[in-house]
Amino acid sequence: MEQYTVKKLSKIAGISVRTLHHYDEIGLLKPSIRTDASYRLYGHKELVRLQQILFYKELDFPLRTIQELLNHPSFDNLQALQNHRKALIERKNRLATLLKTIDNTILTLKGEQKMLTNDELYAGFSKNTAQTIRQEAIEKYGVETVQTTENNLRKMDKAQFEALKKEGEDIATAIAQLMHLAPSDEKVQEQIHRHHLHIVQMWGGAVEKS
Amino acid sequence: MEQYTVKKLSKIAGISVRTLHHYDEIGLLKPSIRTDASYRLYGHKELVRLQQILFYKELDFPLRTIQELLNHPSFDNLQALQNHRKALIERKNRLATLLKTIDNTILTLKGEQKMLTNDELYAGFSKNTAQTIRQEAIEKYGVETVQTTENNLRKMDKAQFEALKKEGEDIATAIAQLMHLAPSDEKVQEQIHRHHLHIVQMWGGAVEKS
DNA sequence: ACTTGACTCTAACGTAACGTCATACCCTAA
DNA sequence: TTAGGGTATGACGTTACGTTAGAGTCAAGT
Repeated sequence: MEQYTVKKLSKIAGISVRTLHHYDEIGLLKPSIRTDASYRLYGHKELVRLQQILFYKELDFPLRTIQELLNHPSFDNLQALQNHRKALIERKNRLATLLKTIDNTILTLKGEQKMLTNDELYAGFSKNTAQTIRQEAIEKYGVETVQTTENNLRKMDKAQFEALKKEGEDIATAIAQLMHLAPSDEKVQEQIHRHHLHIVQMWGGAVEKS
Repeated sequence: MEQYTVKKLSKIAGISVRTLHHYDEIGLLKPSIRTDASYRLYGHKELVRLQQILFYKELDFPLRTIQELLNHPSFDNLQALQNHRKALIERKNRLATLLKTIDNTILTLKGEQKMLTNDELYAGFSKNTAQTIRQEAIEKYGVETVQTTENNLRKMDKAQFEALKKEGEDIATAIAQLMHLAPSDEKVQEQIHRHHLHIVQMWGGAVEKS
């Protein structure tokens, strides 16, 4: 029978000894044995329970809820998960709002002058997703990069811009179609190769122009 | 000269009286006057400062940081904003991971195999363009091929479908972002290569499943 | 057997930003 | 004057531990 001291278990689980003490205190995870010197010893069963605890913890469940979940397996944990999912989504939305606000503030602070409105710049995409795309681009590459790129795009003449935009749309459409083509078809590979070439060519051109 | 009692100010700002007490305690926002009976009275200046406090608070800045920002306007608040932005993005990414995990768990718990309607099948695309895409696919590859493909997609379990759909969305998004990245950046080539791989892998998996 | 060094124990304060009593004073209108 | 607010100062509660602090325990080397 395996026995784990607090330190061993803490290392296995990647948590602190204090955390184990805490879990013991609140009755979330008690050691299977206490030695004469009051040392905590955990067995395999406790290790498994700890894994479950950490799983729910990863999902940001409060410890009390975890306790209830583990003590009442009959309780509707599916429902609990779904409820929790809602909360997470709300947080996510809030975060998105915060990011927008902060980015706008940064932009304002920098006092950038726009030649084209962003609406025009993103005209190729449905209005509702344009901001999302831009926002995600900002998150990935940073505000400056996106701004720089936007300015570069603005410098191109209109014909080029239109061509570029159309290419983008075509590719998007083609990919969508790929999703339906799929199985048992070498056309797929063919399409992929074509898209690959298209993209390379397209951006090769853009690079030259910058 | 306007004077605001704690309650008045709290209503204006939409916070609690206790919060004002707290801000006073920690020296974040002190009343301009204390009456003989120790009543707190705030003036216009304090109201403005409170607005600023709440602004940064909305952005999830800790109060101490807000204090430093407001006490040292010379301090680089642009830098502070950008730093904070990073933190927010990390949180957001973490949330995204949590959501994926929880969704997978839910799907596992449900263990359900669902028949999907065409609407769901095309859920990744704006409703008005879904039919267009399908129609174009039919024109290019024929009715049978498209229907067969659709049926193959229907046979997949929901989790797989979701993953597949998300991949498609990611790719589309990435391409859109490429449009902004563009010039003088080898990230472009890198991305293209990644997308290429993604697509191949995605459809390789789908093929095996059919 | 003795000494170390590593490990463990309990107790208790600290953290962030207030919420929530509890107790008591202040103010104004009828 | 009295009632019905408004206000003030404590001070404990909250979440999930981190962080000393003081003291006992265990295994290994001498």
